[in-house]
Amino acid sequence: MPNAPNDKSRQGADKRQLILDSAIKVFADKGYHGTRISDIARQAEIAYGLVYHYFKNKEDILDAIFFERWGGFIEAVEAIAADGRPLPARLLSIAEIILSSYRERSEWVKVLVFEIQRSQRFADPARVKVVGQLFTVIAGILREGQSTGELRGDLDPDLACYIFIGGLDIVVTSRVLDLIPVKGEEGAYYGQIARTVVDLFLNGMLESKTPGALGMDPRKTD
Amino acid sequence: MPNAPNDKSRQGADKRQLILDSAIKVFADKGYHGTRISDIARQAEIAYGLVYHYFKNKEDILDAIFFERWGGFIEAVEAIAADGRPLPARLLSIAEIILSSYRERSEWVKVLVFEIQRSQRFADPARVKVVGQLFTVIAGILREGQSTGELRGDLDPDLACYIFIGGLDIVVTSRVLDLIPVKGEEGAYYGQIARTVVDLFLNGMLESKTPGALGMDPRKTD
Amino acid sequence: MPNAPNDKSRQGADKRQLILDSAIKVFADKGYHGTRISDIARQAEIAYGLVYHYFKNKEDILDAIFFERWGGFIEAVEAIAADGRPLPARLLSIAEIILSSYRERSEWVKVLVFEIQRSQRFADPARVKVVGQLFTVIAGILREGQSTGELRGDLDPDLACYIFIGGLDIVVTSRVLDLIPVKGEEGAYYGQIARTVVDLFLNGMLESKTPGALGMDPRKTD
Amino acid sequence: MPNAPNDKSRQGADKRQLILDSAIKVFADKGYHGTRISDIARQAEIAYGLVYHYFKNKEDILDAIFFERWGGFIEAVEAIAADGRPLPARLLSIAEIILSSYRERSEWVKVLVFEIQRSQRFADPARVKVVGQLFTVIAGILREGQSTGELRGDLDPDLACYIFIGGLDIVVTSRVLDLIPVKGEEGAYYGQIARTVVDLFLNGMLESKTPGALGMDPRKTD
DNA sequence: CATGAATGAGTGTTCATTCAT
DNA sequence: AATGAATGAACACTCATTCAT
Repeated sequence: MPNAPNDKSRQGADKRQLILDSAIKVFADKGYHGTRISDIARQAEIAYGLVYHYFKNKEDILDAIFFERWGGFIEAVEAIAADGRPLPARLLSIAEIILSSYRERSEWVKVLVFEIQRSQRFADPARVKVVGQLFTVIAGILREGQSTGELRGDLDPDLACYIFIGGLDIVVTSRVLDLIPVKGEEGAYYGQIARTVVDLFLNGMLESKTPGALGMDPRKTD
Repeated sequence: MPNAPNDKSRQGADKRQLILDSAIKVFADKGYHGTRISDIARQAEIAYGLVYHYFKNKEDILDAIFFERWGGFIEAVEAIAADGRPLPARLLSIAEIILSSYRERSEWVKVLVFEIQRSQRFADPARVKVVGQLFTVIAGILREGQSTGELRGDLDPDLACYIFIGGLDIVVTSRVLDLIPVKGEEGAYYGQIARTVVDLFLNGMLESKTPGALGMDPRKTD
Repeated sequence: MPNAPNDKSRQGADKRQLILDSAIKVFADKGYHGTRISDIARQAEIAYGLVYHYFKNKEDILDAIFFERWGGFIEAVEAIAADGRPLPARLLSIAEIILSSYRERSEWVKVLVFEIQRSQRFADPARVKVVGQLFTVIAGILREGQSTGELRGDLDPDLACYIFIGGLDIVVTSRVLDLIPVKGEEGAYYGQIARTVVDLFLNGMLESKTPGALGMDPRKTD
Repeated sequence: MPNAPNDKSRQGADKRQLILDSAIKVFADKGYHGTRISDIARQAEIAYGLVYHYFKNKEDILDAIFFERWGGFIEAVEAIAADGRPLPARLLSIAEIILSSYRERSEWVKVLVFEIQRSQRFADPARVKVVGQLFTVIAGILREGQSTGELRGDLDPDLACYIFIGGLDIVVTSRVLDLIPVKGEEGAYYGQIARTVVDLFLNGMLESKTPGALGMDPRKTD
């Protein structure tokens, strides 16, 4: 039965995903350290020890959440970066995808934000490398804009991309923490935020500015 | 010794500070959850149980680090905000103080960044309120700039201040994670980053820009 | 093996009973506060943590000993109270069962006497209610005797039942403390004590009484 | 100043008593094991470490409560035993003094009942001997009654005295536990209980007895 | 006598991980 | 694959006792 999904193997994959989804829910709710394996098993409605058939240990679950889910996200960003549209439109799309991922998968973002990105374990080189892709993609867009003259060339694109992501990041974090109340309809509001961030960022980066407004010389640092 | 500080009362305060400093060191090194009370005691070279004379429990130590050390920082920021200098200079000073506090008290910032700000416990309303002061002060500066016409009035100052802080924040985080290699002398490099952030931010916020470069309407959202 | 008890469920119950029995032994030996969980585990020859699979915490073990073992005892007493024999015979049987339970399950009685009944925790309403059953049953017998005219009606049956139980209780306690040396064969001696208590309770100490009202010979025991 | 109490030494004795009284209060409230030295110090409004000037350790305090306070009690009982009045009157006085001591010094009795008498430590031979005095005195009265023919001679006086004390003891315990509600005025009620116990002890429960042998009216109390 | 800071051994409890079935 | 009983290392917290002042 080549067309029917192999029940057995399918079963296994499903169970694994089930555990992963359950873990995301519980991690988002209680935090990584506050979550017991038994909490995950109960949420997934499976037996205690079965978790250890699919994952080596607790940390392995967090790793899987990170590596397996981040991939899809970064692919989407890379597709946007390469879609040939004008630079502002691409940055806007990236801002929107970052913000909307919170809306659609807020629990995953919570885990990403609190338990992975913002924890010692984020310092793990493998993870740094994976997250670094996001920065690399965006810095690439900026470099491209600088080489075409669309963007001012006197700012370090690596620093600038940090600032772009940082602006979005803190907005997401603040939403997670409920620091920013949603004004109006949620989807529209996130679009508004994305436009604000990109507008602020781009106006700051546009070539037409008179440099030296601050009476200083923020030239590229290398 | 009439000029000596009251030995008894001083003693207690000193020990408490000693424990706090030691805890910051160990928390920064091993993380909150990875730190045992005995680690703190060993670092402070005091007896295990003495920690519990000065702090109710482990979490109480983290609380103390947050509340007692954040105060000094926020006061410095508020002083800058009210010093009457031109807006760009003030933002630059704030950027510098945020960045330099990492340089000078990197362990405290690490704990703040990883263990307090970036953890579930940050969701505690008392803490949110305290951290919110930083946002309030900076948003105040931005509003002031908008009312004098120095800054464009079409962006939400609350969102803008998030972006400003977010840009600095991720730079600090990246330094903590050693994602950004220091280029040149460290002090000078941080000054450079501060100027870059402020320049990018201010150019984006300056009134003289032609709005609508993105073909959208990023007006204030309420 | 269809006739064998369900291995799985049996297994759990057995372990639980094993822990309970071990706890009784160690509590009787070292007292509740002097007993470490590890002592119980060692006595039961099980792993330390397994205790916490079957009991919430240390106090929960004491609770279980009390509630689960008291039940069987009180049922036996209730059966005697309702067996239709003459009142003196029933009181004698109750006295005997109270005394013999010490002989047969002295460790349980020790724990009951020292760690449960005679401790602050005995003040717990749930426990008071359970122990109160013994008083209720005996007071019921006394009321019955008063209504048939067998017993004098001028004494409060509630108080009288306290005195009856109190007399037996202190004898048991004194045996636990080894204050009373056993005179002669142990089983016979307890029978003698039971008869003495019931005789004294029913006939009093005054000389004018006709001895032998119970149809037995409660002579001095040495 | 030979007549003035030595302030210094007086002070010391007072402080010791103060600690003892405070310990009784706290032990009665929280139990021996639940009481911290600091609780006693706080109750006495003295410094923490001062307790250790007057007592070797925590157990020493319990010992002192027992030995120093029991002495006065046993002396009172011995005085009654030897006051030459008729046997029933003496037993009644002893019953009253046992019951009234609860009324007047309920906290001490609580500690005696729960923490000293009813604990493993009561097994200490020194304590057994001291408590044994009470039994010895009462058994002596009973033997005296048997030799004068006032009391039936066929019951073991040692067992009988256990029963007498046991009856009173459980009433006191039940009052401590609030199992017996006070009916009517408290002082009068305890007198009633004392008479009931002594009457029952001397006359028994059987209907055939001539009531009023004690020259009192131990009728049901409600 | 008085103080309370300092000490550190002791122990209840949790929970990730293993394993027999 | 599935189960959940079994294991035991790890650690926060308590508190009796000591000691410097």
